[in-house]
Amino acid sequence: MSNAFIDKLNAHVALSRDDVALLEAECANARDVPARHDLIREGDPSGPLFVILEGWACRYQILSEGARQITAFLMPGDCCDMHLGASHIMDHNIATLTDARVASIPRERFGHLIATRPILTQALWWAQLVDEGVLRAWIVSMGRRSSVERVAHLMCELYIRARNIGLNTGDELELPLTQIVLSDALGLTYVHVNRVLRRLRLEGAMRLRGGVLVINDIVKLAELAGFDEQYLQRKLKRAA
Amino acid sequence: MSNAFIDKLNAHVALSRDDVALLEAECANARDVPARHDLIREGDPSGPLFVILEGWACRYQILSEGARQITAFLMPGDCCDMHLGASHIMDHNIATLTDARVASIPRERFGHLIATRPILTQALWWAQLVDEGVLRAWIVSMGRRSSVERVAHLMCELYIRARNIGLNTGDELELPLTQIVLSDALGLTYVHVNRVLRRLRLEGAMRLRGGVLVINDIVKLAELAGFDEQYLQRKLKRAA
DNA sequence: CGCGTTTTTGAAGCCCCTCAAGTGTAGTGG
DNA sequence: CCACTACACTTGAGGGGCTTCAAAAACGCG
Repeated sequence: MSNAFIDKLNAHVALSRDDVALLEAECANARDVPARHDLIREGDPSGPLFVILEGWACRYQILSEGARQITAFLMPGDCCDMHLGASHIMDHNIATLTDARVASIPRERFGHLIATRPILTQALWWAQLVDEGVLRAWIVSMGRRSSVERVAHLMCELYIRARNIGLNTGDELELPLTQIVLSDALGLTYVHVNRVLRRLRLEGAMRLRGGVLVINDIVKLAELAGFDEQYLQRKLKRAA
Repeated sequence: MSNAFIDKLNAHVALSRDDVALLEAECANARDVPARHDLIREGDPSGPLFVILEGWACRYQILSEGARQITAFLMPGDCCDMHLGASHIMDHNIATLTDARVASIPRERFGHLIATRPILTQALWWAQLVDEGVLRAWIVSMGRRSSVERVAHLMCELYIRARNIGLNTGDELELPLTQIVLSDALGLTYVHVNRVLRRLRLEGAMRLRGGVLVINDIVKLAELAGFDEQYLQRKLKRAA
């Protein structure tokens, strides 16, 4: 049984057998969580660290007027809220988007790992920096890219991230995101996301239908997005 | 001579005398950097870790069409790019906004600190998480807040962050950000930022003039911003 | 089939952008 | 002391991209 979390860390930093065994032990308690289920709610004290082993999830915040903003998509291998030390009050929610398999590591165990396993710490720190890079890319998109560029850029990001963990089959990818979810991530309305997707389809760049993303022309898509290969390779493809 | 970096970490995690001494030694090489000077450029291999001791800086990215997006403001105590392990290619720039005093810690030294000082690691990890929280808040702003809310929210964030490190004098704060810089951070045009600032001034919430921010009515400003006190306390006011 | 959710399409409107010009405000040098 | 320059700030008019409102079509699932 492969472990997406370990695979992801291992792809960047060569973990020792001991480190791998420790992580496997921590993930042994993984449980199944249905779709659309909150793992963490805003206002809760921070509990254990969650690791997504299968399925998709997202971070989001709800504003007073009811608007929702998704701030991250989580896929297998990603983990949430690596808090250390004293408990915090969560300032956002995390919910599954699909049925998922989720492991939870108690905070004390996590603190112990950080204090005693330098290589593992390095791997986790790297994962944290990658996530931060993605957040910055989102800010750039929302601040300075048009709706078409923004949608195309997100599709590039998700496609490459998914490909890096072997979720794709050729140019196809199971992408279980409704247009409503996409619009909440992109800061657009779902009506407009729909129109943008139509344009991308008509231009022959990509198609998203029935939860399946088909990349027809990755070069054209990346051009439309103003997608930076550099950022890709460094952040997401590195396997040395 | 106080050290903003140590003060900031110490405010959250009680550092030992040894830890403080180590950090002081690392910061001994601090140098003065003029305003509008790049500390790090996109495409560079990651060098040392920079710590801002005095002055302001920002992270930013330039898009192909020349548009600029600022992804973070850095003030005294903040540090940039805590990379561990192998060198990375930077995917963004960091530049001073004012004359600044900057210390640099070689990456190997940093890695050594992380591997040997658990409490210090915990403090640095916390700082990293705080920065991530700010990034998420920016995404929420850009995605779902109007221009007035967005400007007000940023002013709240900067005012509270500055107050936490004692940069304010009562309701006043030296804020060396031109309207052009603000617009590049907010994803707006400087023309529109100007109009929004006028509205905030006329409504009696705040005034920004000649590099000085005056908060006339913090309650009204926070209301206009939809500013979350919780987020404040957790991320920015915590002093225990 | 029947129901809820998602997707699609149309029409009208507003928020913010673009373009343009004019007004400070420092700093520099004659 | 004033001309000159550079830069930031301010204001106006018009346009466009995305939103809002509305409703129909398609899909998935008991």
